[in-house]
Amino acid sequence: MDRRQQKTRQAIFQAFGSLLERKNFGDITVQEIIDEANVGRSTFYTHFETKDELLKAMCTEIFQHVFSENLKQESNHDFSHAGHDFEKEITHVLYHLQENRKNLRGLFSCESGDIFMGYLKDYLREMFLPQIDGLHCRAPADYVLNHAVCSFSETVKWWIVGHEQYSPEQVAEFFMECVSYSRFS
Amino acid sequence: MDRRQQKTRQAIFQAFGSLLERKNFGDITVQEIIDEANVGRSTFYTHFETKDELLKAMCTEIFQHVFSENLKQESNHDFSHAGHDFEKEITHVLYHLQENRKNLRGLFSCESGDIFMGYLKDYLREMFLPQIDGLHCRAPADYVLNHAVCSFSETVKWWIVGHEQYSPEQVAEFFMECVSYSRFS
DNA sequence: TCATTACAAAACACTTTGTCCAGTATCTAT
DNA sequence: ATAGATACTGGACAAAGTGTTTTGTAATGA
Repeated sequence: MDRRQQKTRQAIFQAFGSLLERKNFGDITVQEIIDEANVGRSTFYTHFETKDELLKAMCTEIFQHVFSENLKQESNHDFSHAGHDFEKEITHVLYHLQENRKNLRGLFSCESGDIFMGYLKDYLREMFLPQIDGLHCRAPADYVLNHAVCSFSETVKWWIVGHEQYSPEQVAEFFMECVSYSRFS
Repeated sequence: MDRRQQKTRQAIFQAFGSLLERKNFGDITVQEIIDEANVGRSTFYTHFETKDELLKAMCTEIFQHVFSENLKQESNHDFSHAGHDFEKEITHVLYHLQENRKNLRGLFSCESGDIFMGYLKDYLREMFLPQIDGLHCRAPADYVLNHAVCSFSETVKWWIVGHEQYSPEQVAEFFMECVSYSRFS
């Protein structure tokens, strides 16, 4: 890949991330992004079709970094005996997320949070599915999975945006204490 | 209040609600709203400062209807012995939400969901606070309250958008089964 | 070094926004 | 019923943003 492309792409990502810390996604204009990144208007549009595509690309890049190592590792684990390994797995994800917290804060707050959370949930769904599948309870599996995914993603948001004094281990413990399906058998 | 104002306000609300069923909040233009509502451009701006204010006003109106009766009733209850009354309270709210499901579907899906969820959470926070306050657990009350509010609001979303085959009682049961703080003592 | 590719800068038509005004219809109070 | 206040219409308006296109320049890789 051309070095020029890499440099431009990085500049746009960084400018966008910086802007996200200051203002809402919806209030950010393409003009502001290219001013901040110091690239031409047409250059932006050769890289990204729209502003939403830029956000999407940024989310993908972050999550690939956070979950790539993690998901590989997961496939080697056996979660059928539940409980403790699940907490470890969660802690592991929290550590990875913490590394990216600078960008995450911007992505969580404001409108973009919706889109960002959507992506986070997609990854979490994949991660939680095998864990939830074995449970038997009265609520439909569909619901329990959604509940787990939403509870955890909101936990991450709560942690990243304003409660970073807690360690990943503590947050994982808080989460496990509040959900009962971790002890369904 | 002038009947003309009421009529216009209602027309705009209805047009907006109708549009929300078809497309994202961000993709709806003021032009489309006033075309659908059949009111003049300047009329719109005398009623609502921006498109966001319209959404806000609509949310407020719906929630006042859903929670007004409910919150009054709550203050007469004693929740200190927990558990069952809480489930009843939740069921009650679900019934009220179900009545507004036509509008809610539009408000939940799409970008506006963020804003809408924000308002829903504000009301839920108020409702859950006395319930959560008496619990003692290792997680900070701050976290548990947030967890309850987010879990429940996401449950409502899951229900309204695509799982309306379940009754309010069933949904309340699903929720109570998945959260453990309902049994903290 | 030479063809290729990425970029800058500026101009472009187009859409949306929010404001403003003159004229018309509709309310409320007397 | 009438008068005065108030709400609406319709149109025009500047301002801002979008996405495309073009022409020329600079960097890249073979």
